[in-house]
Amino acid sequence: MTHRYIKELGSYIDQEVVLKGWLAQKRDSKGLLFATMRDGTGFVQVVIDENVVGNEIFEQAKKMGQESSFAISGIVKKDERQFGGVEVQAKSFCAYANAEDFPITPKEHGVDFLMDKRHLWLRSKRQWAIMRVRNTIIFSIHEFFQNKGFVQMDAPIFTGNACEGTSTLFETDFYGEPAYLSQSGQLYGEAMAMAQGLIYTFGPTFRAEKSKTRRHLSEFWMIEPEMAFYDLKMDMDLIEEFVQHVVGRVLEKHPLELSVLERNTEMLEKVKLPFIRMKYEEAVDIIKAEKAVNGKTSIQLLEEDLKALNDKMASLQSDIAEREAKIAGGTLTKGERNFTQSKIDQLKNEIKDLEEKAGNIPAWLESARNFKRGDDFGGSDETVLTRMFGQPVMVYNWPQEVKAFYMKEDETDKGYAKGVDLLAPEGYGEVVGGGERETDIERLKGKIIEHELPMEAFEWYLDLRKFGNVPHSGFGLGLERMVAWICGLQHIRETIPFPRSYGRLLP
RNA sequence: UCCUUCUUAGCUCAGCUGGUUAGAGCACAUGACUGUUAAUCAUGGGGUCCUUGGUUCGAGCCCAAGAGAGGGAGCCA
Repeated sequence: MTHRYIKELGSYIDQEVVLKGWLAQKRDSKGLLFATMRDGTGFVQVVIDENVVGNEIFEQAKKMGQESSFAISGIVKKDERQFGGVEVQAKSFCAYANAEDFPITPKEHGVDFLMDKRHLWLRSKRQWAIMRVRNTIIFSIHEFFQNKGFVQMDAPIFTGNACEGTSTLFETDFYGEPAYLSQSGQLYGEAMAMAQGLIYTFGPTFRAEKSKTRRHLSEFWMIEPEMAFYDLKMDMDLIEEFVQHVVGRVLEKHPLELSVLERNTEMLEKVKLPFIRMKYEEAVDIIKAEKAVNGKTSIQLLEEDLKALNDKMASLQSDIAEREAKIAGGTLTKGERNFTQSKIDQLKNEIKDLEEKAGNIPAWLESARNFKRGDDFGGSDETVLTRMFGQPVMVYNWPQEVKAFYMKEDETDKGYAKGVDLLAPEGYGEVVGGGERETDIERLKGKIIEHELPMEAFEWYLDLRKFGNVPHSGFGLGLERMVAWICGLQHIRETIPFPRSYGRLLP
C-alpha cells in the first residue's frame, strides 16, 4: 500500500490507503474516535473504532493531543457531509510524535496572539487556504507573463538612491556607504526592457513607513512588468487581461479554499473584460458627488451604507437580547447555554467591528465632500469610488504633481501624467499602479531637479533615453494586496507567511 | 507623527457607584457515553487584574506617566 495525499482521496473510494499527517481536531466517545487529519493537501475525518484497531492502539490514539503527528491505513468512504466529501475508516494506526498543549485551540483568538504564534497559526485551516491561494496567484502570474514571452528578471535589493524620492526607506550600511533596501525595481526593469523587450520583476520590496493599517507591510512582494513599445492604452489592456487571468485561475482551482475563507465569489466573477476606465477628473466628479452613478451619488450611497450598518447593529442587539433572555429563562441544558453564550460573544464582536466601520463613514463623507481637485486619492476616496461600481476601476491621466517623476505627460491633455491605478472593489484600494514612461530626456532632467533628487544617481537611467529611446510602459502589482482582495481578507498580515510590519520582527 | 479604542486565567471575555475570598466559557486533566462536526454529563487544577507612581480607611475600577495592541488619518503597493 502506498502513501496517498488527502487531496487525491476522491479517486480511491472503497480502497485502502495509507495517510500521514497531523491531528487537527478530535472528538471521542466510548470505543470511537473521530480525528480530523491534515496533511498539507487537505483535511479529512478519520474514524478509529476500538473494535477494529484493538484496545491498546485505541487508547494510544485517544491520548493524542492537537497537532500530534500520526499515520493510519484505512478504507476511504464517500460521505457527503464531510469536508472534502470523504472520510477514512482506520484499520491501523501509528503515532509519530505526541503534541501537548497546542496553543491555538478551536476557540476564537485575537490577532496579536495569533501573530506571536504565526509559525503554528499557519497550520490552521483558514491560513492553509490562504497560502494555497497565494501560491496559485504567484504561479498564475508567472504563467501569464511567461506565456506571453516576458523574461523574468531580478532587480537589485540594495540601491544607492530612493527611486521615487518619496517613501521612507530602510537604510543599511554597504561597506561604509549608506544603501537603501529597494522600494521598487522599476527603473532597473526599464533598463532590462531595452535589452529584452518584455520583462517582469518578481521580488521583495521594503518600505520603512510606520504605518499601522490593514493595507500596509514593511516587506512585501511586488511584480513589475515593463514593456518596450507599449503606450498607456496597451498598458491598460495588459493590466486588465492580467488581472482577469489571475482571478480566473483562483476561481477555477480553489472553490474549496474560497469556501473555507467564506469568500463571496460573486464579486470575483465580476472581474471580466473590459474593466471600467475613467480619467482622474471624472473619478473626482464621482467622489465629490458631482456626478451620479446608476442614479446615485457617492454621498447618497455612503449615507445608505451608514443606515444599513446601523440597522444591522440594531438587529444584532435585539438578537443578543433574545438570547440573553433565553439564558435567563434557565430552561437550557448546560451545552445549549454554552453555545448560546458563545454566540452572544460572537455577535458582540461583530457589533464592535460594525461600530468601527460606521464610525469611519462620517469622516469619509467629510473627506469626499472636501476632496481637493488635484490631490491624490486617500484610502477612503478609493473605497468610495469602487463602492459605486462593485468591480475594479482603472483611473488614468492623473495630475502630474501627484505622480512619480518618470511618468509621461499626455501631449493632448497638458498637466496630466499618463499613469494608471487599478482600484480593487470592497475597500481593497490600489492593487496596481503603472503608466507610460517619460521619454524626453530634458523633461526627465527637469523633473529630477523639481523633485530634488540627486542627478548623479540617475545618470545611468538617463542613458536609456540616449541610446535607442522608445515609448514604453509598465506597472507594479502588490502581491499581498492582490491576495487580500481575492481571498476577501480583513487584514494584509494574513496574506504572507511571516509578515513584517511596524513593531513585528518575530517570528 | 496625529486622532481614537483597548490591556483581567493558556485563549476569548464579564466584573455595577471604589467595598469581604476576582468570575464565566473554551482549552487542559480524570471519569461516564458507539456517528461526532465549536451544543453530552460530573469533578478538578489554574491569576504579577500591562508597568511605575499617586489619591483613598480601602483601587481590577479614580488620576498621572510609560509600554504594548486594534482601528483610522497621513504615506503608499
